Amino acid sequence: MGIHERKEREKEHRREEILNAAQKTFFEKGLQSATMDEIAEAAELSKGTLYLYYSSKEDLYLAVMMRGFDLLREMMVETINKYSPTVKTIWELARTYLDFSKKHTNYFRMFHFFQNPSLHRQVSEDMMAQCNTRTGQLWSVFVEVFQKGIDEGVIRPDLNPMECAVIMWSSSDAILTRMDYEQERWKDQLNVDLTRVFFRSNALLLQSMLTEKADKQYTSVLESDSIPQLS
Amino acid sequence: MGIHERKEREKEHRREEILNAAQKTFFEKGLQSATMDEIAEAAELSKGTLYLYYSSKEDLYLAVMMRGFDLLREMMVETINKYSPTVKTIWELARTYLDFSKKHTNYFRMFHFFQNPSLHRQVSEDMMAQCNTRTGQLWSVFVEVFQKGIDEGVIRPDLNPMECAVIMWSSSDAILTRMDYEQERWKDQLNVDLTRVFFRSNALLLQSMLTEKADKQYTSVLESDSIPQLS
DNA sequence: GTATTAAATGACCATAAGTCAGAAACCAAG
DNA sequence: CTTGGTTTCTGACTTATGGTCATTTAATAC
Repeated sequence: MGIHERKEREKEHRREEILNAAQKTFFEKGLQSATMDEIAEAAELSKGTLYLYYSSKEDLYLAVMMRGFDLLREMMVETINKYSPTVKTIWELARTYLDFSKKHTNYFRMFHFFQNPSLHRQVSEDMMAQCNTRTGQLWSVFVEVFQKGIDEGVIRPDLNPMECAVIMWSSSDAILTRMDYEQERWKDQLNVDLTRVFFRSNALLLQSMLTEKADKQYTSVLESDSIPQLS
Repeated sequence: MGIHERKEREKEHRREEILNAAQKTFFEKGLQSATMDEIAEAAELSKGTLYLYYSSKEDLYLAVMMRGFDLLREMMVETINKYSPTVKTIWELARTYLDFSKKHTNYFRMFHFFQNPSLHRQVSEDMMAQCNTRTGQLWSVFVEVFQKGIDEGVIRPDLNPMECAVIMWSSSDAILTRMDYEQERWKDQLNVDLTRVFFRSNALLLQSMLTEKADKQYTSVLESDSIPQLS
């Protein structure tokens, strides 16, 4: 009597197919320009059916975006497993976010929709809760590294790991956003290389976060590792 | 023969009135929820007339937003005239942006619409150009202060003033945005005071930007000036 | 084979940005 | 004044699109 189970699987599969169609459409057109009719056509379903699986266009958008959260978290975990010591890990985590924003720009851009509640008019509470869970997981990964740094005595003990995470993340995110939309403008009109600025910003922040002991040890490494290569 | 001039004045006045009505409506409802019919009603004009003065709803939105740019620039200039030395000025400029985001939250939120091109579907080139002029003015004000700091030998000479400006501005903006939408959540759920994080972030960045000479001189001043008061 | 349940459909509705033919207001000249 | 022309304003209309729901189709159970 596996009929019920098979139906559940099929339902889940249908949900995925809709999500794939939505992703394709949103990636091509963006949230505003993509229409539910287009998504329905891409999914080879009628528009009404979409609403049996997702309660609004914005919910669908967030469902696609959550794939981005998962992907970024996986990349971050991989980075953490790959690098040591901790200061190097933090440095490489920032670079991972840079890589993510370059390789998965469409997901990266979606994140900013989530960040702005004035665009959430039709988002369901359920979807919102799921997104919050996902972002919580992402924060955890990042914060734990700072906690490790403090425990090891390389990050200043008077700093709060959560604060460190917010500071580095916010700074990185803002510069990457500018890079995404205005890289050429800044390069051509002002001769500012935003990629270089990104590393500079993280280097400045990290430098101030290190204990004196760690400062001696790592600052030169980080600077030689990245900044000059970009000049 | 001042008839032509009077008509010009009246036309400009009408433009202002429309802008006032739009501002009121956008502040109350936000870009998405505010409708052109509502704005028309607030302006005591028909919808068609609005389009004689502004070519789209989004153009109107940006026209309102530009008032915010001007206001922020005025506040920044005032801060520059009020404080010295230069390091203190930079510190107070960041605080000015904090004040602005608190007192003029509606304008502050509008800035993020401008930042995201995917929302600019109906923005006219002309309006876009005007906005770019305004942001250029804002950047100039900020960059010049860093240039002054370098000239005076308090900001590291190996840093580019434009880069410094982007770094501080991006970091501040990102944290203020988070504060705007999630202050309570971070306070209640994670016990993180984002206002404190804002000052911390700027202190860390500024500290790394200072020359050794200036570091000795100012770091303690800045920290004692602001951070502990927030604990 | 028939009844019951589940899934899918697409015509339809409501909303709202933007248009435009015509009305109203204004002005200059006779 | 009146007339004719010009400017300004209007609001019904068009178009686009997110979301709904009565109906149809398919699947399952008996």
